[in-house]
Amino acid sequence: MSNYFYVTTSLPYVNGEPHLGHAMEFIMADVLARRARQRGDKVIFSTGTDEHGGKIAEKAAEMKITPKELADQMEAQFRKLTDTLKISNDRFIRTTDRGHEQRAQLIWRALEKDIYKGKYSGWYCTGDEAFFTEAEVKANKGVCPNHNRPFEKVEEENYFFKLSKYTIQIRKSIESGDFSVIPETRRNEILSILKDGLEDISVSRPKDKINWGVPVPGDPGQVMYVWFEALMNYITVLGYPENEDFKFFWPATVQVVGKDIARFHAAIWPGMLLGLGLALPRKLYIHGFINVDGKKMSKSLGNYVAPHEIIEKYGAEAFRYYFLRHIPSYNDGDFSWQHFEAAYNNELADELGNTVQRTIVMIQRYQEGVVGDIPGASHDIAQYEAAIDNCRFDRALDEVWEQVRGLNQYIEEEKPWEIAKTDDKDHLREVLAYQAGALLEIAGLLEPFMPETAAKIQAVFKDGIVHPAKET
RNA sequence: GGCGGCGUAGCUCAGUUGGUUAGAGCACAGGACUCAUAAGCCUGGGGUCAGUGGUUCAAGUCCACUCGCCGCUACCA
Repeated sequence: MSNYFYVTTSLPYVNGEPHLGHAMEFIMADVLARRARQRGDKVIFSTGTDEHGGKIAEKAAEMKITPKELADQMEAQFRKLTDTLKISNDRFIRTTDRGHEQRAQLIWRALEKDIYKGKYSGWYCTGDEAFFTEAEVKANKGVCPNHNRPFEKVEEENYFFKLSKYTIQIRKSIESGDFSVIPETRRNEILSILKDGLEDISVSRPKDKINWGVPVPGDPGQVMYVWFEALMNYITVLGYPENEDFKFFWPATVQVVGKDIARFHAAIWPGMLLGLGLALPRKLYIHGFINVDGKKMSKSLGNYVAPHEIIEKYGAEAFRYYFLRHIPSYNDGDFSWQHFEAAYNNELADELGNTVQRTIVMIQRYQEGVVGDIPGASHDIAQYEAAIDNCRFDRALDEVWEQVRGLNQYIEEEKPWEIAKTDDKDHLREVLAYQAGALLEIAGLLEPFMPETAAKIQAVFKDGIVHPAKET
């Protein structure tokens, strides 16, 4: 009997081009999905794009195109990134998909017992699609620091969701570990928010203000607040409420999100699920941000690096490797061309690539390319597995490299080139077969992280006869 | 203001419930070798573990305070 494994990324909002953070989130979720498939789990890995909201409408207006046209353009870019990064997602949902919109309305209906109409008065930033407190507005002198535009005073009638009533239930789920939030510092932050109690949230906007959204059922004057509606994708993509996929794959095994949207996923989304009478996700993994040369990446600072720049130069495999191993899985991390190149040369080419190469050459030279019986995996991978379970991708790769390093040490110790000078053919065959076996084991561990590299190594050694292949 | 975290070799970090001369990788220096993508292997230098004061037979590891960072959150107004 196999397990059902459902992993999601957050949906990038299509107001900007794909950046390193999106790319990293894709590959992290991809590792989880690939590892689960490797284990034989039934997997659904879903990602997509979030396309509604005032900010999209506004930007489209500036560009003199329709919101849908803008969304189409951006969606194509995100889809392209998942392709070039070899992301193995099974689904790609757009919040403008007909099915999502219809199901979102069903969800609204199902939540209506917790929805009431109220007056909202506050400061709003279209850039954030969010309201801000009086204090925040004052602290920033009336200008949103994220978008450098004035907050708007908004007073309007809209719908509220009774998030407050679920505070205790959410808190208990997190504390008990039924709903696991990692890393622990993020968990602590969420718990401290819950300790103060959640407030009811506004979940709609008047249609005359923002009409690029999903209509509230039964009230043509209102559209759903984009965040409220976007979060629903995690179940609409499974075909909530009637589809079999939903029945088998919910609750999600892991949801991967960035630290900036932790609150939406650790408080609001769980509240919605509880309102629907559904189980909470089993795990929420919150990753950090990527800096460049130690500074926050920004176009104005001139240190902006787009994913495709790196991929074009070094390839998707190296990209995946760097962002999984050298960006701390539980922290913010740093990208620099210098560091990237060092990792590329020292770790990928010299340590891994060269080990494969020297093994190939020896087998060809000493044994005409015949390996013979290759021993199976011999290392304890408990640490590696635990690391992946905990989304410690950096640690998992450290474990793999322990094996690479160990294999090089083994080769130096056995000195197959010395054995080749003697008549001890059996010993030589044994040593070289061990090398091939160790490389196959490494390839297996590498597959979720660098699928093409793993496949290349496997292709070389798999059937006992070395097939020369180009290595990275 | 409240809550949480951090400050360990030049850099990035690990250090389990306090217990012998504090660790790894990178960087740097030296060495032996040659199968290999001048890659790989071995050895070494380098740290008042932010500071001060405590608890203890014993503290990087516990307590208090100080300094410096960071995150979340709140508010005075």
